[in-house]
Amino acid sequence: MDQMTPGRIERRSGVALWRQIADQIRRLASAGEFEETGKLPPELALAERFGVNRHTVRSAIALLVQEGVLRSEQGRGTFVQARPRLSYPIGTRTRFSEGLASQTRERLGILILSAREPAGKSVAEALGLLEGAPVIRLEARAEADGRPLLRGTSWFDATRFAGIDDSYAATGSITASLKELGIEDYTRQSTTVTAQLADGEDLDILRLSPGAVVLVTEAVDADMAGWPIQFLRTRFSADRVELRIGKDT
Amino acid sequence: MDQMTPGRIERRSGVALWRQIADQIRRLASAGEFEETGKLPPELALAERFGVNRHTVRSAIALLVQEGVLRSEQGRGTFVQARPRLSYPIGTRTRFSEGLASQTRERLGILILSAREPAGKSVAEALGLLEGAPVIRLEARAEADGRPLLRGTSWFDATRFAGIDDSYAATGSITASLKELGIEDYTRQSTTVTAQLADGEDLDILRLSPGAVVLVTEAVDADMAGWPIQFLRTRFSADRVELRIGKDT
DNA sequence: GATATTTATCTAGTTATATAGACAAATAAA
DNA sequence: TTTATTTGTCTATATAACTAGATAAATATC
Repeated sequence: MDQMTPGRIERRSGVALWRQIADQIRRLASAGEFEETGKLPPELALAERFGVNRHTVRSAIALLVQEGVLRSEQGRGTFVQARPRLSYPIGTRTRFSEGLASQTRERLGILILSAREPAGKSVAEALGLLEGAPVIRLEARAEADGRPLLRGTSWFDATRFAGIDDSYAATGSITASLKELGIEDYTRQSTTVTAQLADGEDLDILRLSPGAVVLVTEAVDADMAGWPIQFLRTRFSADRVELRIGKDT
Repeated sequence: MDQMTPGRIERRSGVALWRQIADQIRRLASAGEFEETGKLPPELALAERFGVNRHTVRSAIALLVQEGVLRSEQGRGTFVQARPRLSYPIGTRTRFSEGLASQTRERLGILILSAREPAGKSVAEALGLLEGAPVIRLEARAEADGRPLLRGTSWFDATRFAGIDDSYAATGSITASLKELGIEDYTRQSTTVTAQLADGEDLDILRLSPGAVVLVTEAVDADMAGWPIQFLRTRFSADRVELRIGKDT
């Protein structure tokens, strides 16, 4: 793992020391730092390494135990619960559900909400509609291994794709719903990736704690004639996924 | 901007309220929330909206003023300093320096460090070398508009590309240095994107404050024969950039 | 000029974070 | 069994973060 960043901690930064330490341990664990033994150094050693009191380290560990990242056993030590990052392909042939199926037992397309609304500025631009034109918005959540992985919002031209909300509710698949509406195939036009701190809704829906990071993608899918079909905004729990841009994914 | 997330704040989360509020205001501002007037609501209104004391809002604003995101004027209000996100293209023809040149006056390739070292596991795998084979590591920083934008670390086969460190120090360009070594053209093989909280080195080099988010890309470039040339890991200040994956960038 | 609005600066009191030390309880090692 | 190691729990104290209220200083509005 090249060189491990030494545990440096900033005081009076607005982020509690126990949280900074929790974030570091989470990162170190997912980078394989404790792979050999499978367990963390003892609390006193960690406290010394981070330059804080043992109780502060304990607060950090308590959070990670609650998150399921660690498991503490009195007298034995604190162990890492192995959970590798899922790799999520992004490319011209990406489907909402294809990417991860092979990596985990997942349940996709849990529909949270569907609504018909006037297109906002960014949505209208992406779909090639006039601002205010009717669009259908679908909000869905995907889980992997029983924990929320991402939440996705997609917008469709309500005129062209009337009924896609009902269809999606029934099938749980965008591809299947589009097929019912006569779209045999479609392709990704462009994708934009940003990263932010999780907002309030993210914390709720993805069951994260404040300070967590989300990867945000915005993408446009088009039919084979090049017409935009759907505008898709997906928010991934950054701890759990990586996005892979390959030559032919 | 669709529906604005209401300002929800988590108490005793390990993240100080003023920092949570600062993060939200930063996000709202970059999403164009205050575009009409160009200024924030008065401190008392914000305090009510977030359900905190006015002093807490003031702490948040103080940070953002220091970051250059806001500007306060006594008696007038607090104004948003417009700084749109830079768009960074990722694709098979991406160059380290091509992407942003048109968007800003930037100074690229500030070499921080060059070293010759044995290849670690991930580097060896990416470059198709044996673990422990000699590689050259270059660490560089890029700035835009006088502020650090990203830091990049690249690894090269030290046998094939001996002297690239000196060449890069002189030219400040990977492409130019490779040309000197007989590589006329190269192409991106794959890219992986993740996001994390900034670590200690990020805070230093990118001049961020704790709780900031970084976008991390790992990529492999190959020559026209398909042989890997360089393994590149780049850490972007997530507040300042978006990554764009297009059809032909 | 008078008034309302808004940011700047104080003081004081409360709650959350962090430190320090001691000892109990479970496990591992000698 | 004895000893060392490691996590769990308790008390006490200091520091940072937050709340509450008052007043000053600058700007905008009438």
